[in-house]
Amino acid sequence: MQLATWNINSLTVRLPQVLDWLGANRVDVLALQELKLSDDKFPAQAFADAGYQAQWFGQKTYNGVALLTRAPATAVVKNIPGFSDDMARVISATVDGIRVIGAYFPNGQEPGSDKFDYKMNWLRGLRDWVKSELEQHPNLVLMGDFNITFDDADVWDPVGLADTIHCTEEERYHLRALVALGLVDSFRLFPQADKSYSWWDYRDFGFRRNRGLRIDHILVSQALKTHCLACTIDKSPRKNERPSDHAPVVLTLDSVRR
DNA sequence: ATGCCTCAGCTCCTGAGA
Repeated sequence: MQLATWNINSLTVRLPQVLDWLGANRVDVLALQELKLSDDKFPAQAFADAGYQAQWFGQKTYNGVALLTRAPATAVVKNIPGFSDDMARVISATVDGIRVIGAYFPNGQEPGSDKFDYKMNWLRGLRDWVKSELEQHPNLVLMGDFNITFDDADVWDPVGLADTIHCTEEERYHLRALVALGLVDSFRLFPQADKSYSWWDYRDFGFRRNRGLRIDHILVSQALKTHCLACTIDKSPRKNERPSDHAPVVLTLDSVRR
């Protein structure tokens, strides 16, 4: 079984690339972030033709998330229950006996800004909810664009970017607190190349120079940890003419007993 | 240097992303 997450920075622009990628990578679940379209514009039929059912939570211009699945997705929940939010950032469902949460974490802009405060509040709301979700669903995956690096190994220039957005101690504290609920960063369960990143700035040839950050993550519950076989970042979509600034992250699991 | 790309939108500039 394979699960993947990909911030595609506009589904309108990237739909052909997503369909190509799904054709080559028949993952069981793909979580998408930054659809940047309203619900009525979601291309459900195109995914159905490709063999994928879709659950989506769109928003005009910004945000928007979806779960594409080969098997039916049940008990679909949008955003964080108990946390009031006017942005479409989270969609969760049960697929093949696994509770899957796909999330687009707030960017936060600048430490100290209103948007940074919103990010911190959102992280607290997420953690309170994920704690109760874990109690109900031992088999749980939380994946998406976290907009937070774990540590300096996730940062191309840890000195120059120290204490800047995605790299602040306050953000990393929240990420560790999330993990402390009983989750594990599946990427680091396996040997990885140095300077492995999931996002590169469009500007200044960021990808060509590998000036990137690892901010897209797949966290798995303790019950799933022993089922993990591999976790990789797939840079192949970067070969497209107009790639997303994020690359998909893919987790391979062996069969999970329900 | 409050920018370098990219995308959306009441579109020919601005806000946001990260």
